[in-house]
Amino acid sequence: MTEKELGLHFPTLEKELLSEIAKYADIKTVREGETIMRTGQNIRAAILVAEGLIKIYREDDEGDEYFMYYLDKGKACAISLVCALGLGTSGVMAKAVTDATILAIPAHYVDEWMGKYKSWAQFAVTSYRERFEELMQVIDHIAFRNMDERLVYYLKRYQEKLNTNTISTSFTEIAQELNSSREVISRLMKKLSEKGAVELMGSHVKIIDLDKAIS
Amino acid sequence: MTEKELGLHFPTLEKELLSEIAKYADIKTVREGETIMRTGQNIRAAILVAEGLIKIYREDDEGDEYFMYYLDKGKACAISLVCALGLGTSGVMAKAVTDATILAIPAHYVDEWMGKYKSWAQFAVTSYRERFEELMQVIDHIAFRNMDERLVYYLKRYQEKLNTNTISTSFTEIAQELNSSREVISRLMKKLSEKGAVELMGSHVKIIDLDKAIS
DNA sequence: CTATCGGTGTGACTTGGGTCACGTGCAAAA
DNA sequence: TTTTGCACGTGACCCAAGTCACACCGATAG
Repeated sequence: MTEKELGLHFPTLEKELLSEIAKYADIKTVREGETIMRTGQNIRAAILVAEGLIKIYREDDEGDEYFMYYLDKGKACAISLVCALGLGTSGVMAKAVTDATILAIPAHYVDEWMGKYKSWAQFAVTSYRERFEELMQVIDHIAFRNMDERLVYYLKRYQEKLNTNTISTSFTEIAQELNSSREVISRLMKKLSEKGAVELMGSHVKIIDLDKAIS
Repeated sequence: MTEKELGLHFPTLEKELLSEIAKYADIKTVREGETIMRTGQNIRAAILVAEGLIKIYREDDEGDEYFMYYLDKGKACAISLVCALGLGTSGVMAKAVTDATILAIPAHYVDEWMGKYKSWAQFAVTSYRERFEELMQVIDHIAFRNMDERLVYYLKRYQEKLNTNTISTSFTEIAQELNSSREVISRLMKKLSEKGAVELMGSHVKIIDLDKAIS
């Protein structure tokens, strides 16, 4: 990947940094559905997303999972950034939602650039804040809201990040990501369609207007 | 506060940095129960805890709250660190659990030191990671566990951080922090005492052995 | 001494949502 | 065409937990 291309994805980073990234980053392409990082895995590189969409979710020992957030192009995995610096292990799973190309920055450079490039430090901190903020939103939803609102929140993020009104994820999978059950999602979707927020088209769901779901 | 004293609380920071902190940090003492930061407040300084214990919790518009974690001496509020760098607003509430002394580092220095002192950058990153990790634990508990386990987790952290086996917080307050209700906590506490994990002494609770709560 | 107030204990009831047991529809494989 | 396998729909049921109502207890104020 050229410095120019990188600049398009990461506009805040300075020229010299981009060329270092171009030189030292390990570029990987991953297929839709491929797992990029798993819980407990050792991290020795920071992950930046150049193209595509990655989802980050939490998985516990019994296989229950909970969706946390998406990373799209131009974003970095905050966890990998910080783990790369501190030599930790991942606490989350990362999976490609679409085909994607990612940059793996060896820990050494993650560290070196912190002092060397202002824009890198800024980028890291911003990544951190955004993810932190999002994580707190997630907590709000699990702690304070019922499944119906959580489902709407899920759909909203899906719509935004995948930039589509068509949900092609199966109810079974949505249920998993919200740590609920298929039947519950099915019932709630029906309610949403009755309110005119979505339209159920058998194999997939079409989002009409999620704001209609309020009440 | 002298450089020597600071060194005791923040052993990983280098000498020169400590003396800068001593010079530029705004030292505040806060009383037990005092609110240090509120949701939506603008942050223009990073908060380090030199002495005492601070609790960080999330509060939504309807006044519901959810406890996230404690910060004790030698720790920094990751949110303030990151907000100070990025000029953001707080997404959380911070309240003193005991009398405490805190250091407010003006945003300018937070930023400057990132490039200047390796130990500062390290300290910041470590703060992030620890808080992030803790936040994910919280998500695990709300998403995957029932109230009884969440209560035990709450008590465990209380015991550890306040370094005591005596819970002097009222059930009403515990209920609030777990976004539950007093009655529920009361019933669960009874169960815990039946299992021999705690002993109910009217006005307060004595922790015997929280591991007995398992099952 | 009594009133008041904050905190706790407890039974009765309600409800969100998880589980079970089926049934349907559709698409790819045989 | 038939079979096999998913994914979805739905009613019946159950349980954790939230809510309501009310009683009790100890401390402090008057």
